[in-house]
Amino acid sequence: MTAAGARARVRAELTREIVEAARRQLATDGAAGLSLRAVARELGMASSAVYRYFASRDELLTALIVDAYDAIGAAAEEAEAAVPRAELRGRWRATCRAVREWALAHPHEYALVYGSPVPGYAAPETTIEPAARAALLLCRVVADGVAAGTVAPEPDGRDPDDVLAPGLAERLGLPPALAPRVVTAWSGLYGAIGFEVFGQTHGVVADHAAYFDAAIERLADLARLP
Amino acid sequence: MTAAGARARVRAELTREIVEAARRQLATDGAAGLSLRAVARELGMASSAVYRYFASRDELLTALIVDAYDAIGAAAEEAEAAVPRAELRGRWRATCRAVREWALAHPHEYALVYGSPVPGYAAPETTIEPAARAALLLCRVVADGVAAGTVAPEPDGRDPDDVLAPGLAERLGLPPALAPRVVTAWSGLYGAIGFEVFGQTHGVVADHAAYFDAAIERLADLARLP
DNA sequence: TGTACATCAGTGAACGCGCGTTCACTGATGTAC
DNA sequence: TGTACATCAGTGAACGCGCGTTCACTGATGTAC
Repeated sequence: MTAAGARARVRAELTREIVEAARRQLATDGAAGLSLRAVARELGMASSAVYRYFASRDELLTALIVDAYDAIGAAAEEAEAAVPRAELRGRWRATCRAVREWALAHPHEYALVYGSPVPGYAAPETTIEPAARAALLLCRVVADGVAAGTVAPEPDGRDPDDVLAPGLAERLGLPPALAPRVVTAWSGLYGAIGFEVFGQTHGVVADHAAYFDAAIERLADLARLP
Repeated sequence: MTAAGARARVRAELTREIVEAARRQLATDGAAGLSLRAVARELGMASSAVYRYFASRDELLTALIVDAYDAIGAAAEEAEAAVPRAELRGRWRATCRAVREWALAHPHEYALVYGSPVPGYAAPETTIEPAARAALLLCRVVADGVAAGTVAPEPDGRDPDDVLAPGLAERLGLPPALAPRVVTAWSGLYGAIGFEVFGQTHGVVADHAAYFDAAIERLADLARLP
């Protein structure tokens, strides 16, 4: 058992080393340039040896995607948890800023999960749950406001209540007419970060951090945060 | 002169054919899969012959990018022009919907210009002006509202007026405190479309068209359109 | 505890493929006198 | 109008490269009696 345990541990470690070498390669060459052979080269092993750990290039890609989603989620959760529960805007800000900072520090990994899909690659279901972590935080901030009575849908009924997946709003603790606003705010956050990371704001925005701070306040307005 | 003109015409035509074959390839394989050799194959010519028309793969990519930006801009301009000038929201809606529809019809081309940057490729300055066409439309809608007196910055001064490139707001006819809002709305539009085109709303949004219509109303609110 | 066997990790060669780019070349098309 | 020359488009072979994946193999590490 100890022997088998040791073997398993070594195996887990090498698996991690492979993923990390792949991540480094991703950081310099982007997702399209990720190659099993280059990973093997960096680790000083035969390219065929990698197949003992990952059945294909796509499986390695999946591991990277799951890791990236998890890293974004963890960064956001940590930042958000540091803010007192009652400060809704503060929690919102902390979450948004953490995602932006992670994206700026890991642009290629961010592109891997939120940029154009890798052609010929279909993300398996394993990626769905980690992908939702950061978005769930924003939902929870708004839901806490709803529970506390400081956040409510618009009274004049301009917002549709039937455009999202059935039952989703309820599961998130959000009034159905409010949930689409949170989705729009979330995709707006993604848009603001994507614009900056992918270089679309070149020549438009001068002070990116200050601009971003203003943008997420407007998105918080949009989600009807007080 | 007639002879030289004919030669030039033939040349222009083949150039166009090359770009169109490349666009077709882009549509099926994505930007990373675009290859000069495959383009030449589709056109039944030697791969080396393409070099008479484009000095490198990157030059061909640039042509595709400029074309895509121009197509988005043209689609948006046409839709926007059909709405009476005084209907600001209508013009805003028409612009946003035209961009979304173009993106859904040409997902890979949309990804080429608004998705992750192609690794190793740096877009030349030629792409800047066509890239701005659709965004300029939104700015003009808001600027027209400002000129007509129906749109104004928030009076309480929550919006920064010094985060964009100096002089940009003035050039767009926008009050400096209003311009960042328009940028945020524009990047929000890009986020909403990107989420849909790149498949991030899978399992979240059920009725994409209706959701999008609601989202762009919220973004119009954000830009302070009446 | 010792030995026979099974499992596993890693090797290195090979398959078959596609890529971007260069180069010397052949004809055809245009130009100048 | 006719001819000598220059320009141009397109060819096909080649260079050198990297890729994902397979396969028979060698040792080393574990397991069962």
